Amino acid sequence: MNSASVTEKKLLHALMQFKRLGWHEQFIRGYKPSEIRVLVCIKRGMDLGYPDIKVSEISKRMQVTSPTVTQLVKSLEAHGLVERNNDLVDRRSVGVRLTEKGEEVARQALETFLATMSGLIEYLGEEQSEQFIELLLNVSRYFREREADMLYFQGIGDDEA
Amino acid sequence: MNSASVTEKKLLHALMQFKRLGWHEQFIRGYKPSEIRVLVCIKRGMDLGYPDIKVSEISKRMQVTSPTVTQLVKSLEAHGLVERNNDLVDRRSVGVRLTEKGEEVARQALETFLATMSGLIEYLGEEQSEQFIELLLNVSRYFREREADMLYFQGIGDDEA
DNA sequence: TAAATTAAGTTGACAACCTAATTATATCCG
DNA sequence: CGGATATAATTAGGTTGTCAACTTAATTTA
Repeated sequence: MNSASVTEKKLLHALMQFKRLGWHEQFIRGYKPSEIRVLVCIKRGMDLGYPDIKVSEISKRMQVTSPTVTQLVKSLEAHGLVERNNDLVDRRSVGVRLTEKGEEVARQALETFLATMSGLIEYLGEEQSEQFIELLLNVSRYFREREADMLYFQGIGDDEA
Repeated sequence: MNSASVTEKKLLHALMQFKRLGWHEQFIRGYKPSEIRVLVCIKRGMDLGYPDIKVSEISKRMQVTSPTVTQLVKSLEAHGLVERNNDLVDRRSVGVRLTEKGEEVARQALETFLATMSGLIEYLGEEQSEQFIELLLNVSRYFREREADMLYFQGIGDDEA
């Protein structure tokens, strides 16, 4: 085999290494990572001037299904980090917003994340960081495009017993 | 806020995008991704001249606990992709090896992966691919180093090989 | 207004892990 | 030798994150 094959294997290896990082997101004040992600998602909307966010909107932004969001929001509500309020215009909708406590947790989480990013940027250097960002987005694009193709293969069921 | 903060946010975003790629590893002939990974892991050993591999060895290489491996192997065995055989020297050990069918599935999976890698390399270009590999490994290193710090907070005692 | 669509929630499942405890050996050392 | 200790694998049970299938309620559209 030629050098291309070597690069392929190195790439596969590097990707596996990377993918298997739990990338540090466990824990944070006793809340589950997915909860934190919802919190931060809501906070981002809030910072842009939309304190209330719909479940469907969270779902879209986080790229998970709405049942998933419903569950997470329920749990966050139980912890007193968010509150729901019915939308008066469209009564199917539910507005989710952070409580003060939720905002605090979100703020802290975001800070922690950004500090980690900041550390990484320092570690890599500014230039390499920019490059890394671009490459990550490129690669994401590649996989996303290809994924559509792969679903066709899914139905090829040659199963046994 | 200076420009660093912008880079941090972009980086966070890019990482999230990337992380949330199921990176195409679902399914494959009806077998679970984790099963496939075990298969490929065993095959790699086989190609290096070690057809039998111990559970603990798989565990180490895949960086998952041995109960996890046991389960996966059990499932693979049920599908007729691997077989166990008792080690005669150390009777606590179990040697796992691919059946012919297992080898075929592993071969195909590896081929598919490498083709995907090959496509990606083409997509990025050789030079950028190399850069990407290096950056991934660097970043993995960064997170791993930092994770060690974070584990103190959690109490998740885990050692490396 | 009936039909279609959309928003959210409920239920039940599953993948991919983990920890703790258990069983069977193996090894080491007084 | 024989007990203490270490190691390999397994069993049992739990957690997280996610989804598909379905329901209910409300809204839009033909």
